[in-house]
Amino acid sequence: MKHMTHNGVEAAPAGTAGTAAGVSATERAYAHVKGCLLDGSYADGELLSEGEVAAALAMSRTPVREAFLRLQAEGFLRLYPKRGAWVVPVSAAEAQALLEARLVMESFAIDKLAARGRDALRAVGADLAAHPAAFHGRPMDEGERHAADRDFHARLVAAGDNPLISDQYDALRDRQVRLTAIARRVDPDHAAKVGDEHVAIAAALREGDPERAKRLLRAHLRGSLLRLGITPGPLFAESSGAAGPAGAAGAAGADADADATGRAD
Amino acid sequence: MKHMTHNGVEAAPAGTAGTAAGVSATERAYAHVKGCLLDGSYADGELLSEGEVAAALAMSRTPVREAFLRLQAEGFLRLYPKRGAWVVPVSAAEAQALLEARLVMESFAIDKLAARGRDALRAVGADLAAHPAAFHGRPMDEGERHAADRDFHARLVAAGDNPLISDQYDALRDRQVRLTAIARRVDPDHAAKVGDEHVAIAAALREGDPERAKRLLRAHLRGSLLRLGITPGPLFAESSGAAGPAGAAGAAGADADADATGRAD
DNA sequence: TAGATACAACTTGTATCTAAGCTCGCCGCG
DNA sequence: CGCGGCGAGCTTAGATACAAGTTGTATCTA
Repeated sequence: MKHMTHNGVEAAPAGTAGTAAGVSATERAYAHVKGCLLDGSYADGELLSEGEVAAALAMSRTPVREAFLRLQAEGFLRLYPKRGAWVVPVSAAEAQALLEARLVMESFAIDKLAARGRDALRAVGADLAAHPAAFHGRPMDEGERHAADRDFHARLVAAGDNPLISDQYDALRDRQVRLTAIARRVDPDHAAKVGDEHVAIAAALREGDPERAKRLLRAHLRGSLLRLGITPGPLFAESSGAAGPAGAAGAAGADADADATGRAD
Repeated sequence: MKHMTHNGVEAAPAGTAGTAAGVSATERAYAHVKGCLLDGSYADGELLSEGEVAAALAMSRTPVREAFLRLQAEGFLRLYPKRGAWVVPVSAAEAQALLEARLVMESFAIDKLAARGRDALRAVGADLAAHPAAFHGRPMDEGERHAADRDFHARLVAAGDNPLISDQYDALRDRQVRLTAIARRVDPDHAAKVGDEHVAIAAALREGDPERAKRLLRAHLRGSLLRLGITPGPLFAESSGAAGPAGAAGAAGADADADATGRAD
């Protein structure tokens, strides 16, 4: 099967020119394969071979092998000895797990922020309120919007000030790209909705209300799942849920405003 | 510098015997280097070279290279181009981040369990109550006790039924081994204390009280930090904290029983 | 025709080789 | 005495060669 190359380098003579652009061959191989993985050029369950990819990129098998290894560590591939690299399929179950993990990590950031004091909360809230992903005046194209969305959430997680969690969060976001690339159902006013939700989350933080922020965040991620056509699990329940107020039983009725997200500005 | 080999294979002729025990050379290299990393044979900041390790294990540099790559992905090494593999130092800040991440993931498991219903909670509680790590009648040796402790927590996380989080949790535990191997301050009745805390957590789950379980878990991990001589951050605060009841202000005084851990059986 | 067997094609695993980058110490110069 | 050039010796990056394992298929037998 033939695939488009993913970084423009496209089969340079490579005899003596070798590492054309100064960027390492391993990096090029990684970027190419990951690109194909993310945009769906490599289908679920496909069996890749080092030699095939190496030939397509006009390099030896060594850098491709290293790229495969890295992608296996990231959960995109599974390497079967003497057989090939298997493209791990994405499933509804994985989407659920993915969004759950995101919910946990982003909620952590809010919690830690709250534990650091109201001022920290408000500062981050103000910062996020000014973020492009929380501003929907000017229309953005697909890629731009996606990057902004991703950055918004990355900043939120970064506010948790835990490099381990931030790193793991980044890895999760990469995997999610694969999901959304496959499900590709474009909701026309999806962008506006997401923007509103971002605004609401930032507002809750700025007002020093972490519990509301977490509730809104949960609703936001629930939306992502629904957009993928997947039924949200118990952790995404509208009322209480896990990261919610108290026990399972307890404060009810406080969830009604999860949808009545007061526009912030 | 000479290091002990970590898997008994120790410099087989390897000329024609090649893959001695059927296990791949890459696997052997990985196990050896990780072993040295975990038990402190490789010191913080040390600069390893592929060739050195390859020679010590009587294999070519290729498998060692792959092992290094994998260990970099796991956060143990950092590879500097044309210079060597740098042993990432462990720090108090990392310990804090590590335990924070553990708290988040284990709390997630409890939350999800709770969201699945009281029966699920009680079942896992009963399971954990019967776990070796929650039983302190028979004394265990160091290694045995450590394995039991690790398994106890792994089971708790597994109950969250999220493979992504479970995987990331495992990686964190590996890194923690490195920390504890270095700080090595053996508290004589530490084992008994940890056992009691495990019992208390299991009991809380069995009684269907996720909030108490989370509170006890937080105290448990706070203990780990203190044992490492590190001041617990805001998330490990005795009262409320983040994963706690409601907002920052709210139910107070409910934390007194965090120490009055009623013995389970 | 159904099943077992032998073979061919393809794959990865590992060793080895070449080229190039980085560091550091030596040496000459100001 | 301080400082910049320069080369030796280290390191990895990547290519290639070869050995060994796996699978699909053709063929042979009952």
